[in-house]
Amino acid sequence: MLQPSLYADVLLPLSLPALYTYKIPENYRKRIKPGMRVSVQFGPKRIYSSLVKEVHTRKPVSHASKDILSILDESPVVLDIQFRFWEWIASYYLCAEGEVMKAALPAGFKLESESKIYPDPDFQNLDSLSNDELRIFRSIENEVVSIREITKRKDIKNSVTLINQLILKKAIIVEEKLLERYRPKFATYIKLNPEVSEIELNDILDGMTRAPKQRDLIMSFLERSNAFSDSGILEVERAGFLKKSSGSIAALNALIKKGVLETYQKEVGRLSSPEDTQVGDLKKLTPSQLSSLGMIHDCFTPNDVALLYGVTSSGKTEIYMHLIQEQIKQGKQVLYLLPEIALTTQIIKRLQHVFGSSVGVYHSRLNDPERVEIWLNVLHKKEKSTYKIILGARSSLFLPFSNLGLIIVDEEHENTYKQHDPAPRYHARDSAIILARMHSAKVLLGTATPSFESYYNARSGKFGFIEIQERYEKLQLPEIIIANLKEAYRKRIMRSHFTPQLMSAIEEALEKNEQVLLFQNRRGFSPFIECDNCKSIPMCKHCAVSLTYHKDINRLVCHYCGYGYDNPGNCSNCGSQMVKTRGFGTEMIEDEIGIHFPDIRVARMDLDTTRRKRSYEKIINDFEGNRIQVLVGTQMISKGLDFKNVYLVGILNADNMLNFPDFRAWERSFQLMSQVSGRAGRTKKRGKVIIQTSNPEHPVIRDVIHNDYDHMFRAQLMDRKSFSYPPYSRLIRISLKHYDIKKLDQASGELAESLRKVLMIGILGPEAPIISRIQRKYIKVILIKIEKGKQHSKSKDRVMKVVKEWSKNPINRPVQLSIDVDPM
DNA sequence: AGCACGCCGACT
DNA sequence: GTCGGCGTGCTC
Repeated sequence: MLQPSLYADVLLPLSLPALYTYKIPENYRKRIKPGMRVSVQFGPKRIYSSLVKEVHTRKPVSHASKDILSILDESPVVLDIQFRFWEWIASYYLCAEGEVMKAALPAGFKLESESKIYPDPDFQNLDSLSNDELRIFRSIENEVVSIREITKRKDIKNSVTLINQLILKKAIIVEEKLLERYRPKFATYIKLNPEVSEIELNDILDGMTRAPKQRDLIMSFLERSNAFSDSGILEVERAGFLKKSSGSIAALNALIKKGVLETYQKEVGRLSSPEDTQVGDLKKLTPSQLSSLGMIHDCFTPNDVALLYGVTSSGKTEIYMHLIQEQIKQGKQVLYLLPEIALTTQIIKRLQHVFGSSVGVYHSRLNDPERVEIWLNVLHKKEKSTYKIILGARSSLFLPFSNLGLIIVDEEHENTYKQHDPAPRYHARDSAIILARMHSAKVLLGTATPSFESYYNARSGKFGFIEIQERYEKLQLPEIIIANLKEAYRKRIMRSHFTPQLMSAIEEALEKNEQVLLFQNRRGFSPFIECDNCKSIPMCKHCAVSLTYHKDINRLVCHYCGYGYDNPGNCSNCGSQMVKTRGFGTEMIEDEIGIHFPDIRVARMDLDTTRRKRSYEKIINDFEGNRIQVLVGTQMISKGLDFKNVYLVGILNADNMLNFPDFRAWERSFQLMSQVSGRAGRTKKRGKVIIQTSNPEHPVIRDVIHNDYDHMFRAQLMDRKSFSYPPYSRLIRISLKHYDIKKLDQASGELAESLRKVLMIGILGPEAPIISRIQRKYIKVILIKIEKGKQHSKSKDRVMKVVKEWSKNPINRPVQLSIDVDPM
């Protein structure tokens, strides 16, 4: 019986609103399944690897359908539950599902037009080919070529059609297993020659008086491998062994030549497995931790989400680990989310110490094969040990979990959980709650300084709420001292950017051999330079910002587009030599510490010093190992780091964060100052924090001193209510960009006007943002406030309708538009 | 997003 | 007359 043709609705990794339907060739009909990647031709030239969402028999009526070129997977790599999660993200954050797909799949899965073609060795009938077809056939006869390479060739027109013809005529083969680009990794191992007995070995060792290096090597090998013992033989990997035993490759090769040792190859994961496979026990919880754990359990009965609000050093991580343990015992998966920057070896080691190799780590610094490996591991595609716990940054939400029991969102207040650019502009905390609901899993939000939204939800009963006020081992919260900058400047007692209080506290700490953290939320040497003669300030050519002076490279740099030039040393406007630095950044503080304390070692941690792959870890290690006494940093130093010998933290200038023109500025300042303060005195002695400010009476400063989050919250909440900001409303920010300010004004004005017509109220703008021009494009922002209680999704539908209508107007077409739901 | 088609100006 | 500028619309 003739079976009906099969079709596949396919998701393309593009910003397109719909799915596309392709025909499934007969020979694929048995293999193809939703969740597999297939390569398809889309448009006249491009080939994409897309995802099958649905297989069906409904022949498209409005379009002819092209054939699927090839199937790229043996079995699905994306699960149904993930598709549903992607759909939610796309609809909530107003973006295309294809954009979510792009963000979700590891790059190793997203090959575009990279399918390789080569001649079919069985093909004989050259006469059946047209001239053009023959030309392509000839050009790939001696080498495997990607389809993209051929389509780029100018001398062949319609190459994709020709390639399709060649495929149909069975002249060429498309390389289907793109996965082969992912190669398993092998390592060399060493073992004893099985023909050498223990007695013989002893003889050999005795006879080795003239080869002490070889003798030592065997001895340490025997120790490492547990050979001749009853407790089971351990495998010994060559490179690691030689490094640890400080043996030479020459000695080893000599032993191999003598027939004592042998080498063999073994497939290994690319992902570093924990160094000590020795799995430790969970620490016993303190009574206060134990009662919190109990309270979390109690919360999880009525609520799916709980907020754990615990002061810094209250031992939240220990509680997490107990919760993780419980989930694992039930055979569930756990996702442990951290802000990118906090994914240090510190926390990884702690988890691996208890859970060993069942912990997987997923973050942006992994390369493509590593990500694919983790993805497949979570999918249970590897027979080897599978991860039960994923520790990762926001993108690990997209891993193919099938059985999540718990998601922990640590440092829940962090704004790095929100993806800024490109779409999908999702918030990992909020998305985690949706993902957990799909898995019927629970969510634990942990923080010492909750986000407004979460605290509000917890206080209003939407989330469970657990508070720990006691620090681990009864540590006291640090003493917070305010140093009045205004007064110190007036009295002329400042020493460069240090008040006498901060300076003497640093001196004191260094005398006691303690370490110091200094926080300044600005990188570079000075945020701008100014000519004393004509008052001109060098600005970026492409952006509406001043150029930041970087002394170490002696350049003026734009922090928004990277434009810059070497410091000319004089004013480019009037030629005067009287050019002064204005304001200060981390680099200047580092410099000044070096001048005041020439004998100590100072380091800096900011975007500039941590750009390279392992530099972040190096700085942390050097600081932990006391090879650095003073560490100057941006907010990078505020996140989840645990330094034992730090009792003094200095905040160089609290004012610039407090005065930032944003409705979240106070909330964020409180969080930052509390977080930075939490780095002081994490063991034994009480820590000290010195905050330099010109505004000692500022309400946020007072709340920081008393560590009174609730007070800050209540005061701010009134403001939020009267101006209808979150949590009393939801925001959608539409930004528009264009090179021509006039066109931008026109287009943005028109959009705002149509939005007002439809939504009536809650439209702000268009307004120029603080930085009104970036990379030569002017920017205008329209803010939409949707009041709580109103149908959020309906309002969003209306907004989208207006935006679509607006985009139809040819005048608006060149204006770039991006939509950010719940912007930060 | 990226490609082709199409309509206008500056050139062999 | 043609080459190529980029605005417009479509891709199963």
